[in-house]
This record gives sequence, structure tokens and C-alpha cells, in this order.
Amino acid sequence: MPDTSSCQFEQRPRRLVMGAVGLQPDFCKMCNVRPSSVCSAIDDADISRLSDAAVETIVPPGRCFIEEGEPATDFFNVTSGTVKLFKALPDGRRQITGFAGPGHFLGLAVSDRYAFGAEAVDTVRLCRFSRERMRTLLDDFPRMERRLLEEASNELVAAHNQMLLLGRKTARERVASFLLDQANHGELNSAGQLHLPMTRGDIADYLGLTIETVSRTLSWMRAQGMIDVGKGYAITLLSRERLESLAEGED
Amino acid sequence: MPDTSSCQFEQRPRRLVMGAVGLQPDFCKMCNVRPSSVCSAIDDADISRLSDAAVETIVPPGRCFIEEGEPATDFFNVTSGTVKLFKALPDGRRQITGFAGPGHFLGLAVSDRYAFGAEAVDTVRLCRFSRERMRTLLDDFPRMERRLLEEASNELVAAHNQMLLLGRKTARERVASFLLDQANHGELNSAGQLHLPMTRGDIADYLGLTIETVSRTLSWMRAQGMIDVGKGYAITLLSRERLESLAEGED
DNA sequence: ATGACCCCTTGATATAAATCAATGCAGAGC
DNA sequence: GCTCTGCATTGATTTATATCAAGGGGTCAT
Repeated sequence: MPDTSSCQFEQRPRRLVMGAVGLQPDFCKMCNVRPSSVCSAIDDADISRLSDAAVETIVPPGRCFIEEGEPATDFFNVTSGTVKLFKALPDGRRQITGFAGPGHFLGLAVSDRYAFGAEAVDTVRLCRFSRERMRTLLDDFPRMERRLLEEASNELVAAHNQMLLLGRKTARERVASFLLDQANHGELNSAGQLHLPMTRGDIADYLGLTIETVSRTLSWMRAQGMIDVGKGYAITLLSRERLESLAEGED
Repeated sequence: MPDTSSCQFEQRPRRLVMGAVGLQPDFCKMCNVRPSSVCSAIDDADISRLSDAAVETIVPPGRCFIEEGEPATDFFNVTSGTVKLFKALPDGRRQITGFAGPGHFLGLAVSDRYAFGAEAVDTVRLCRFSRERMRTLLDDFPRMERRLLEEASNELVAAHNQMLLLGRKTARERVASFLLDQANHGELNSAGQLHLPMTRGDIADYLGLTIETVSRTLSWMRAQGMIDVGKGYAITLLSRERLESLAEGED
């Protein structure tokens, strides 16, 4: 059962129907509003419609749940875990266009087919809506449309940054940019380590490099004293300053 | 004076105030609605507010009208001509993130600073709004918000395609993809030629290549009989089929 | 006309990153 | 205990593309 502790509806039990389907906390996250402002805008009929619309889904690591080119039936909001989004060429070359963490939307596009594939990096929890119902939700909750526009704008900025990276940065600059992005968006653990849920292959496909180049670059950074590569997927950033100047090509 | 022939308001002259400031046809384009549905939703007070909000701007070729990192005061809708959008690194390396033609929006981002620069490729006509007023326009015309979301979604799809191109395609595949994109989005002239308004340098900065590689690749395609490179910026696609299989790496 | 400038093309060479190859390590299954 | 498999690291070599360099053909101002 989803955590509802951050939402204050203990006094209004009927409202918890939403929580029961995993919708309420996610819906708050989607709309980026306080739960109370969402709930004051809906009535009992809405509740049943919303409950009906959302399904909580759990996807195991490595499982692909959106196939590029398939009919786009669903719309997702990531609740926990990390998803990789990718596009592929017929001969198997693959470009990961982004990693989506908690709060991110998938399947926004206007097209009736998915423009990308999506695969769980680790265990992923999703809030799934049918796109058809999504459309009626948007009519009823105009805030949500604004929220989606905001999200799309942010993704667009990220995409443009990534285009600069892919088109004009060297391997070292790419890896430095990636580590800093990850450190800014994800959280560091208690030891100050950055936990990267994805494999070297995923990083390579995200940065437009090969596995070997990513590995060599990380080794070089370690030799330079910029980072410490721990066991598994943990990395410590020892000199954020040097990584930053490297990432922007100031060297 | 802007062309109003596509809008049917000859019988309601007062409405032409909008056309007088270059707003009305552009506004229709922005909202992607028939002029009548826009105008039925507004009254005289709205007209003066809208007229006030929009300014028609003409930008000469090569003129940069958005500086990356400057405060984002305005919001633009391209009326005619082609704009190049770009991001740059401190040492001068540049990535063109897209070319914006008639109907495209600029300055959508949530941030209070422009995330990219914009420069006119040829003579560009723009409809300019202050972002502050844009916000109130969005409140009054909810259709517009949906239209912007649609636009942003389409741009996101284009950005992801470009990431695949920049990260994983060879020079030949990149140039082939570019030519086909241009042929699909722009119009061919009467001789079946594609007119590219941008220089080889712009194409290179868009495709993550150098001028020399773009030039050599076009020469190679000509030698292969895929294209014909005319005088100036005109190119004829002789075998769209071969270009398509090349663009997707099927060779 | 002349020179300056910009853009494009083509050739020769250099290099960053890919590819090919070998090895090590850790977890899963038997 | 084993082997098998996937992932990561490191080394040797290749290659696609960048860089360096030269020359041609416009256009514009003098």
C-alpha cells in the first residue's frame, strides 16, 4: 500500500480511495500541488473516475515496458526507481535519450505510437493511466496541463544540453557532465557516494560512447584524483570543481 | 501590413485591429484554431490587451536576437524565415539544437533566463510577446496552453531523434537524415529542388560535424548519384529511397 | 578593376575514440 | 566444489572524422 503520510487526509477517510489505488500521492506529485488543493476540486464522482483511471504497476529490473513504435495506449508517472528511455537503429545501435526518476512522466507525445522504448534500470514503480482517460483528466484538472507543459519545457532544456554534449563534447567532458548531473539530480548516500543504478553499457549508450571509453575515462579520472570508484556502482566525487571545469571544456 | 486574406473578418472591421499589429494571423497559427473560434471568445477589452501584447519584429540575416543566459523577457512566434537555435561552450564550440521555421515558438522555458541563443538565418519575421503578458494570455485562452504542450511534445520527439543522430549515426547517415528532414519540413521549389537557407557551417554545427566533413559527404552523395548539388544552397534529392536506407543505417 | 572577405571544396595528415582481444571478478545454477 | 554468464577493466590496433592547408568562386566596397 502506498505511503500517504505526506498527505493530510486522515480525517476524511473516503478520500483515501485514491490512495488505495496508488493514485493520490502520485497525483499530487504530478500536479505539483498540495493534496488539499487537489481534493477540494473533486467530488465523489471524480474520485471513482480517478481511482478507475490509475493503476499501480511494478516493473522488475531489465524489463522493457514500452516498445518503440508500438501503439501508445498508456501514460506513466514514475513513483520510484529509474527508467531508461532509448531509441534504436535497425542494426542495434542504441541511444539512451534520458533516465527518468520519481516524478517523471512517460508517454506525453501527441503521436499515437511511442517514439521511444522504456526499460526499468532497477525495480520501478509506476502509476499508469490510459491515455484516453488522461485526456479527460486534463479537461477536468487544468492545473495538470500547466504542470505537464512545465515538465516538457524542462525536458526540452535537458535534451538541448544533451545535444551539446553529444555533438561537441569530448569523452572526458561527457563523463564529467554525466557525473555532475547525476550528483545534482540523485541524492548522495551517507558516505557522500553517488550511487549509479545503471551499467557502464547504459552510460555509454547515454553519452554516445563505447563501454571501453567510459571505463577508461573513469579510470583516468581516478588516476587524476577527481573521483574514487568504489565497489559496484558507487562513485565518490573528490573534486567537484575540477569536474565542473572539465565538463565545460575549460582546460 | 500583414496578410489577413486567410481570415474572414471583412464584415467585422473592428476586429482588424488585431491584424494591424500583426497579431491576428499569427495568433491563429499559435493556437492552431480557426480565426472565428479565437475571436468569438474575446471582447473589445481583450482586443486591446492582445494588440498591446504583441509586437511584430523583423530580424535581418545573421542577427542574433536571443543571447544564451540573458534574462528571458520575451516569447516569440516565428512568422516567416528560419531561425537557428544554439548552445555554446566557453571555448567557442557550438551546437545548433534546431532550426525554427514559421509557426514555431521560442522562449517557452520555465527558467527566467534563455537556455539557448537564437540567430536569424535569413530575414525573419517574428511575433513578440512579453513573457509576463504571455502568462495572462494563457489564463484567458486555455486552448493555447494545450497548443503549447502539443508543440513542446513534438519538439521533444525531434530532440530525441537528434540525440540518436548525434550519439550513434555516422557522418553519412547524419547528412542523409538532415536532407530528408529538410525535404519533409520545408517545401521543394518548382524544379523539385530543396533550398537550404543555412550555410555548411550551420549544418555542421547542427549535425555535430565539421564543415569539411559535411562538404565531403555531400560530394560523396553526388558521386553516388543520390543528390545533385546546385548553385548556391539548392540541392536535388535524386534517390530519396537510397537516402532513407542510408539515414537509418540499413546498408 | 582590385582587393578583402566569406563560403565552399578538396587534399594530406593527425588523433580521439572505436574495435578487437584478453583477463578478472562476482553471482547464479548445478 | 564447479562452470557459465554478464559486467568491468586494460592493452593493442584500426579507423572515421578532425585538423591543417591550399585554392577557387562569389560578392561587396573602394
